Amino acid sequence: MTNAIWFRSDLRIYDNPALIAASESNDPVIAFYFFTPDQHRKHHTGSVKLRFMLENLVELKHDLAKLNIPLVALLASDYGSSVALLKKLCQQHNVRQVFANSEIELNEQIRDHQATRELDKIGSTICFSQDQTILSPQDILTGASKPYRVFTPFKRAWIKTIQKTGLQSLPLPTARPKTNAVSTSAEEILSWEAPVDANQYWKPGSQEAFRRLEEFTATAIERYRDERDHPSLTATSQLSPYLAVGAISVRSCMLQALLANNFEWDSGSQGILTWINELIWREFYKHLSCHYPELSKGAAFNQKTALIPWSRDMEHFTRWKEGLTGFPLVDAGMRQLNTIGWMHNRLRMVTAMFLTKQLFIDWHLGEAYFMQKLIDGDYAANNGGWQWSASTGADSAPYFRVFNPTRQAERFDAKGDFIRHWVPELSQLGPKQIFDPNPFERQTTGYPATMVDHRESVEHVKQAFKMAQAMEAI
DNA sequence: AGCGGGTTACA
DNA sequence: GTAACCCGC
Repeated sequence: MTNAIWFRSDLRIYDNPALIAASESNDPVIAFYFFTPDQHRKHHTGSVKLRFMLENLVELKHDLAKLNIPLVALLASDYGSSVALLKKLCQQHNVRQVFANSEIELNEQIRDHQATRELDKIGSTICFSQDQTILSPQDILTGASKPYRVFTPFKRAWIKTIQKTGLQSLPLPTARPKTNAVSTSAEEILSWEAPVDANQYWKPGSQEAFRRLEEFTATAIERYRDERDHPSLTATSQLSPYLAVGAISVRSCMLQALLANNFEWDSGSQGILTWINELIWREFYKHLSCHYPELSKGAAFNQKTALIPWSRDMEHFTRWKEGLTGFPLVDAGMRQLNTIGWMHNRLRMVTAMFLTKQLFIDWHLGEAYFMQKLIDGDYAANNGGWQWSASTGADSAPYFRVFNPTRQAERFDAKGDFIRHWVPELSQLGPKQIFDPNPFERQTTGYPATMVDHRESVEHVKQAFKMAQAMEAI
């Protein structure tokens, strides 16, 4: 008898619940993977992340080989055909039990139900483990057994629960008995998606992820609270791409941070506690997408905001995408995203709020564009972040809280270093001019005029939200 | 994880 | 003048 592990967004052998479950008996194990680019593109995932997934898959293949687990990877179009291929492979390799880590998103859940039904027809079973979050969405509910909709009480409950259950990572499985199955070649895997320029900035693999985690928790994490909002510093972990493809587990990250803080949840290093807080935000958003599947279909979390008449000005949208808004920090952030497939979190908030509150463009457009460009594109975190900025979300920014991009630059890029790097046409401007060049400086550097007036935009957005609230009351 | 306008309390 | 605080949006 042979067991199979079906890899999806958990491309690692370390701390992998499904892999451990598949390795409990002494049976050999085969790994399956189905690359479904058409499906991912429907979810707006772009080339940078798709290529990164494949590069990580190749790393995984090498790691699996050390455990005598061959990786059979196939190209499929969508989830439906991946289920058909799974069934076929199970018959071909005489697999009775498939193990996989469950995923929270709606189409992924539907796929997994289909897989369960289809495998049942051939007498095979599929067994799911919990992996995407440290605690299951069912474990963190209010006294009335409802999901938390506000972060702070969620966090309180989350920490109380983890203190009860404890936190452990899983061991590596021992090497499996050998099988005859043949691994798919790295060349074939990499032929499914060509690299784009942004991929050169991100080395794939679990080893690289752990290296980054160890380096971060040994040094920068102590300064994380004070420096994380300054995009010119390397003050964040930059682990999100690895979490998004599952090259590292969030459990490993949390454990490493806790270890550095002597297993304290509420005292010790402020830097570490702030980073842990961000990991719990990640749990919060993933739990919400699980509890509210309509979010996956584009619903606003706050129903009242569904009536807001967002702008569809495509010319404005294009200027935002290309980093030509005339607001230096906004443009710097967008150009960073377009170039390296990643944007500093402070700038994700600044650029998202600029699109939604100053250009008044539908947050769904920004959400899709981020997914298209981000190497760390994660549905729950991205949707949560966009709805936070647009003030349509759970525990989001109040609608009247609108970042002033010029002030944000003065506060978080005080020397203008980040702007100078990403908006090189402004690099020669002085320390004051860099934040808001005058018309002459804009003309001579070829930098565009500001496309909107901050104060007017803020007035407009406030009126629109008030109107939507009034409509709701009727 | 706001902004901007106002008031107060000082130099 | 201006820093510190307060408040409504």
